[in-house]
Amino acid sequence: MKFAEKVYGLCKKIPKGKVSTYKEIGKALKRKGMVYRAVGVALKNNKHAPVIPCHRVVKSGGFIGGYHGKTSGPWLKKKIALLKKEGVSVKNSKIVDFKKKLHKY
DNA sequence: CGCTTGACACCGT
DNA sequence: AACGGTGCCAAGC
Repeated sequence: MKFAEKVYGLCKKIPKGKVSTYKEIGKALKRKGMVYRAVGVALKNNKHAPVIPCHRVVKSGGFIGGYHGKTSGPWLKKKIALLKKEGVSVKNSKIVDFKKKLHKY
């Protein structure tokens, strides 16, 4: 089980209508330092695209993030739409009421 | 085996 | 308040 695999597992554990941050995932992995770096690498390698709800993982503060900080991606719009459908409001590439929607492990 | 990169976060200017 | 620079972990070449 690689680090990335664990990350995928945690992503799946995020309940519908909730979101999480790279930081939280890092804490959940019991790693001390800035693991969110590696988390990003893991998610980008996400080959289980529809299976892993990586769109529920956002940056700190509730910003969606995305490709190299580019919050305007073709796939991103879909993810946002999906999030909205799940009950997570997104405005200007940012989660509305992020604090309430944040899922902690 | 060592160097470079990557979907980030935090502090300083 | 916004932008830029720095730090860290893991994986790939």
